[in-house]
Amino acid sequence: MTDVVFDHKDCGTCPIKHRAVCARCEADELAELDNIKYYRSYEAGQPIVWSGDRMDFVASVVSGVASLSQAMEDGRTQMVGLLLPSDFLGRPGRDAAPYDVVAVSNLTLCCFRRKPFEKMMTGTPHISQRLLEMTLDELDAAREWMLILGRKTAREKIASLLAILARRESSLALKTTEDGMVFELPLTREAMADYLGLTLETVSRQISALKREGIILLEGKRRVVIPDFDRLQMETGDDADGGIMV
Amino acid sequence: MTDVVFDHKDCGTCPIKHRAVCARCEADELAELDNIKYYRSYEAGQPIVWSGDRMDFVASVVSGVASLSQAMEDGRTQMVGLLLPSDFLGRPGRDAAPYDVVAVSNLTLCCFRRKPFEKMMTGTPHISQRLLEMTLDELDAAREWMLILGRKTAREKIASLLAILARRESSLALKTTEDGMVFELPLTREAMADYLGLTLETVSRQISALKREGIILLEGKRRVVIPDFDRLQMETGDDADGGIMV
DNA sequence: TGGCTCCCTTGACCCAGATCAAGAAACAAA
DNA sequence: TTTGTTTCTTGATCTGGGTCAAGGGAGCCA
Repeated sequence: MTDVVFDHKDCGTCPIKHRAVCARCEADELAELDNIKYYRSYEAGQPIVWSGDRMDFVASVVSGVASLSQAMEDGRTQMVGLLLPSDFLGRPGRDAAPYDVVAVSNLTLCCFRRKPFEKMMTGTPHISQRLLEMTLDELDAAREWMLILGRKTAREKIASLLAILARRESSLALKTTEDGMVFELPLTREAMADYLGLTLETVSRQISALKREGIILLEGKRRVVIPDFDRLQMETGDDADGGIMV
Repeated sequence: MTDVVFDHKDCGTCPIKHRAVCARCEADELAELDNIKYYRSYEAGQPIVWSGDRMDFVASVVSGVASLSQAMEDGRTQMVGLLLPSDFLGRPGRDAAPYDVVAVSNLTLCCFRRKPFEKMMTGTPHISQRLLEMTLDELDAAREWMLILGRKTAREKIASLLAILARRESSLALKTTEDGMVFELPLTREAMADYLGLTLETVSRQISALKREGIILLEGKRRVVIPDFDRLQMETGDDADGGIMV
């Protein structure tokens, strides 16, 4: 397991300090947060909370990927949130989790005890301002996702997901060589299907098709190379610069 | 046109004062808001802003219904937000609208000039706290909607939409007589199709089927009677008490 | 080194919902 | 009253993606 273990429990060297809920906090505010925080790691596939469970913390994703999903009794499942590093998990003021939360890959959370976090929020506009901003961004992402779910074809859905992942990775450590973008797919075919409202067979077929046509290359099952991002973008059905304008 | 014209420009008698962004404001804060607000009305079908337009205001829906939608170049359209009275329109800190906004029914907005509203937000936690809360609620609603779009059958989609509308109306002036719930459908078949990721023909067929089976009754095309809400709820595919737990 | 267990791929077939097409009903304007 | 116009309904047909089924490959551990 090639795992980057996050072992500096210190905000100063935290990899997500510029994008997380605490991004706007001053030194004294960080010190206060420090008193109520603890780190917790999960292995790929591990459940974090089940829908309906009591949740006594909120958290920032430090590294790895987590998913929020809703399940129907008959087993149909829809992913409704994909949390990448710096994303926020949980809702201040709510006792029970409304979704199943699962570690998709190996995952480290920076958890804050909920009650003190809530108390702190009322007195620390830097936190609630940042949280509002992040929540509005998530709402925009959810709305882009709704277009994907409601109106796009299977091929467009796959292309859109790959473009979203490539774009988000590219804001971190993405190799954008002359050979194109390269990134590691953090999701299984099944998780992609749950994200896109498809079956895993359809996901597999569409990925094969994109590969056959040279729009993507696969190194193994998970490493994706995108030789020409614009070409991929065209397959998403979105207009040129694609997606949401901010 | 049986229209309730909103003509009291006074917060004291405002019908949405308990649920809107301004719900937590004190008298002096309301007075300050009053300086930057104005009312504006639209007729059913009128566009409010197009995606990409500059938007110099944010607003609360006072009465009527508005929709946010995303369109693809080839004409496919997905509704991504349905704004009912007390809902908030616009995003502080953003210049251009990312969606098309349309008045679905006759509509009255309480608009705030954006720049002064933003300025005021930084100094008025009552506003930003309430906005955060509303945004988190909207995010939950968006996620419930994602399950509908991604995994439900056409029949379940229609039943879910009717249940959502009935539930939201019931928190306002809904007749819940012994004959069941009665409410006015604020959406055309086409708008329902855009909401649910279906075609209008499928919407029409499924509504006819629910009517044929006595799960709903129609008085005209738009007035819906739900004789047994639990029966409708069963058709949504959700578990008993249906939907999101808070 | 063989047999697990995941995860992924591919084929054959089928069906829910899309598409195409024709009208009916409601309402407004003339 | 007629004539549009918009909205809705229903029928006939087609098809994208689901379902069912079989097998392949990679990693693990006994």
